[in-house]
Amino acid sequence: ATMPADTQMGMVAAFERFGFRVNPLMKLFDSVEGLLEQYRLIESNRATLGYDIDGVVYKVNSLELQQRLGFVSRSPRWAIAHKFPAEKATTILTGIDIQVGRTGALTPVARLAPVTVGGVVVTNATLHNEDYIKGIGNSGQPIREGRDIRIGDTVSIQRAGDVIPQVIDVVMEKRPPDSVPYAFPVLCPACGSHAVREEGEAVRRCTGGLICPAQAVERLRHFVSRGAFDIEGLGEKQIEFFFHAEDPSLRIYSPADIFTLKARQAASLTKLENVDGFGATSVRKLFAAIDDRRQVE
DNA sequence: GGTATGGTGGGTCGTAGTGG
DNA sequence: CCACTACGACCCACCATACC
Repeated sequence: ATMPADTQMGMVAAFERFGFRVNPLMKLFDSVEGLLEQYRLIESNRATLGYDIDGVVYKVNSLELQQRLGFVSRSPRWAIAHKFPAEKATTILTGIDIQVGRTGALTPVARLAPVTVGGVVVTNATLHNEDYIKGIGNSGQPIREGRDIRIGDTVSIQRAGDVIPQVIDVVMEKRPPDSVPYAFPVLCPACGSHAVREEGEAVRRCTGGLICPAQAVERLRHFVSRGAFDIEGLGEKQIEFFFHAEDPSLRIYSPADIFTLKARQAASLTKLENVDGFGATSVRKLFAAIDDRRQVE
C-alpha cells in the first residue's frame, strides 16, 4: 500500500487533512537541544493543556529509518519517551502483607494509608523482596542510603506518571521511636512450611509445594490462564470458589479435577446452577469452555 | 438496572540466562 | 561487559456480560 507521506510529520499532516485532530505541540527538530527546549516548554504548559500527560515522546522522522531501526522486544529503536519527574507523596506504611505465588515465592506488599498521587488513590505498593525492605539492592549495594522500611514509617511514594506505586524512601525524622526492623517471615504465612532462600537468590520460597493452599490455588489460576489452558469463565474468583467448595462434586484441587467436574456434577444432587452467582447459562458456558480445552495445541 | 466478574490493554521492577 | 530476551509478580482503567 502506498503511504500518504514518507515521514512522521507528513503522516500526521495527512491525518489532519483526513479530518483528525492533531496535536499542535508536535514539532520537528534537528538537534537534541531543540528537543529538550520543547520538552521544557511542554512541561511548563503542562497544567494548561486540559489533558494529563506524563512526558513527551521523541521519534525519528523518516519512516524508512524507522523501518531500518526496527524493534527490540516490544520497544521501537526509533522512539523514546522522556518523562517528567515523578509526582511524589508521603503517607504512612500501615502494614506489610506477604503474598505467596505459584512457585512459592513470598512477595511483600506495602499496605498504605490512602493517599492521592497523580490523580489516583494509592493503598498498595510492591516491596519486591526481603532485601528491598532492608535497604539492599539487587547486587548487594545499599539503596535509600541503606535505610530500611518499617511498619509505622512515613514513606514517600511515587507513581512516576506510570502506574505502579513504589515506595522510594523513608522519612527518618518521623520514624516512631519504638519501631523495630521488619522481620521477614521464615515460615509460609499460608501453610506454615519452612520458607527458604537459596544462596545468591533474592526470593524466599515456601517449601510446602502442593500442600500449601496458596501455591495450589495459584497453580490452578496459572493452569486456566490465558497463557496456558485459557479456560474462559474460570477466573480467579471461580478458582477460589471451587478450591474451597465443601461439596465433593464441586471441589477442584488439581488441574485434573477441572475435567471431571461435569461428570461429578451430573452424579450429584448439589447443582452448581443453584449456587449464588451461577445460573443455567454460566454453568452451560463453563462446561462448554472446559470441554473445549480437553485437547489443546 | 445495579453489581460482580472476567477479559483486555497499558504499565513497572526484579531476576536470570544467552550470545556477541 | 553489555544488550537483549523471557518471565514472574504486581497495579490500574475500561468495558462487556450475566446474574440477581
